[in-house]
Amino acid sequence: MTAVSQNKRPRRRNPRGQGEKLREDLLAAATAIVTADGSAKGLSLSSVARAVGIAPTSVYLHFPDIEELLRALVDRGFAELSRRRAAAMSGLTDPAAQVLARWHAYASFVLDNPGVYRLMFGPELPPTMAFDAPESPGRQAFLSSVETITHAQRAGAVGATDDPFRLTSLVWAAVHGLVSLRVDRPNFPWPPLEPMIDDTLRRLLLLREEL
Amino acid sequence: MTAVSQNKRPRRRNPRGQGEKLREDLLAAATAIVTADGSAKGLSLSSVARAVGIAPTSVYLHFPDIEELLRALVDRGFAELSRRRAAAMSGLTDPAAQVLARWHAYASFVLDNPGVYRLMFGPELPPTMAFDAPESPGRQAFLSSVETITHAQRAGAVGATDDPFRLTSLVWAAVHGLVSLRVDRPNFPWPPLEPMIDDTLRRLLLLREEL
DNA sequence: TGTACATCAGTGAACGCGCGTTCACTGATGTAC
DNA sequence: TGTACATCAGTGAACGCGCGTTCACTGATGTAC
Repeated sequence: MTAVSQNKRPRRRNPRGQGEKLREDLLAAATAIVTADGSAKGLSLSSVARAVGIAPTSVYLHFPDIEELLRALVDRGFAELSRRRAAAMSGLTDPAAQVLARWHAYASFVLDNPGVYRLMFGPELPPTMAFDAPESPGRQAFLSSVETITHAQRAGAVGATDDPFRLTSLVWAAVHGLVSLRVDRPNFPWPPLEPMIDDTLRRLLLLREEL
Repeated sequence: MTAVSQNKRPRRRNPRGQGEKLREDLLAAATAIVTADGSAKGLSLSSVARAVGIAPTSVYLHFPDIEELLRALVDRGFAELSRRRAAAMSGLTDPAAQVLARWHAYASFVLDNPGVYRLMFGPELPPTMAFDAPESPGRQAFLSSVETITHAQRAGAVGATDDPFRLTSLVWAAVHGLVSLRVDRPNFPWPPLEPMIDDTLRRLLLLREEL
C-alpha cells in the first residue's frame, strides 16, 4: 500500500547490438500514454522519455522528431487493424458473414485501441501525415472493405444497389460513429454495441434477413 | 498586397459600462481559433488574448480560467444547435419529414461549426465538463431527438420497432459518423452529403419509401 | 461651473513550468593486434 | 593473454519558447458635491 517505486524504474541500458529495443519501448510507452488519456494531448517527447525511464534526448536516437513517432504509431495501428480484419474473415465463406465479421473486427479494434484509433482517424494528426491521401494505409483499408462489399453485392447477399464505394462510405461512417461516440462519451447509457452494429449493417446494406 | 496591418489591430478600450463587450470578443475569437485549426489545440488563454488584441491577463476579467471559456463556447454551441434544429422543424407537420429535417439541421450545424462541434462531442473536453452527464445540454438535445422519433413511430411513419432511445442512438451515431469523418478527413473523396444522410435515415428508421 | 474622487477597463512585470532541440560528453563492451 | 581502441547506448547542461497565473498598477471617465 505504500508508494511502490514511484514510477522511477531504473531501467538498465540495453546490451550491445540491441539498441533497437529502445525503439520498441518508446512505441509501447507512447501507445500506453495515448491509450490512457485518450488523445495525443499528453504525448510529448518528454513524457514518452519519462515513461520509458531515459533522458529526453535519447528519443532522438530513434526518432528525428515527435511527428515521426506519431507516424510510426499510426502505421502500427493500421497494420494491426488489417491483421485483425483479415483474421476475422478467414474461414468464412458466406459473403454477408464476411462483411459482418470485418466490421465487428473493426469495432473491437477501436474498443481495444481507442487512443491509437483516434490518431488514425481523428483530427489530431499534423497535416503532413493526412491519412486520407490516395496511397495511404487508411485508403487501402477502405478499398479493401469496398471489395468485400462488392463481393457480397455480386453474390446477391446485399440488397442495396448503391455504388459500392458509396455504400461502403455509408457503412464506414455509421460504424465509426457507433464506436467513436461510445469511446468519446463513456458516460452515455449506450445500449450493447454488437447488436447495434448488426442492425446498422443489416439495414444500411439491406441484408437478407435470414442470415 | 503588402503586409496589411499584421494582425496588430490597436483595439481601443470599450467605453464605460460596456466592459461585457470584451467577453463577446473573447468568445468570438475563441470560436474563430477553434474553427480555423479544427481543434482546441491552438486555443490558449494567450492565443485568445492575442487574437482580441488585449493583454493575456485581461482574460481573467471575464473568465476565471481557460476551462470556463471552453465551457461557455460549448454552451453556446448547444444553444445554437437546438435553435437550428427547432427552426428546421417549424412548419413541418409530417412526422417523417420532421425527423429528416432535424438531422439535416444537425449536419449543417456541424459543417458550419466544425471546431465547436468537436469540442461539444469529441474527446477534448476536460473530464470536469463531460457533456454526456444526465442533466447536460448534450443529453437534453438527445432526448429531444428521441421525442421526435417516438412521435414518428407512433404515427406509423417509422417502420423500425426498436426502443426509441436505442433507435435514436443508432441514428445519432450514424449521422455523427457521416459528418465528423467528413470534417476530419477532408481529403477523402466523399460522395455528396445530403443524399447520404437521407439514405442512412431512411434505412435505419425503415421509413416508408413514398416520402 | 469646478474639482475631488470612485469606478471601470485594462496593463505590465514577473514567476515557474514543461516543452523541443542543440551540443559536447560518458562509460561499458566488444574486437584487433 | 594483454591492451589499445572503436563502437555503441545513452547522458547532462543549456537554450529559448509559449504557457497559466500572481500582483500591484494605470489612466480615462462619470458623478457627487
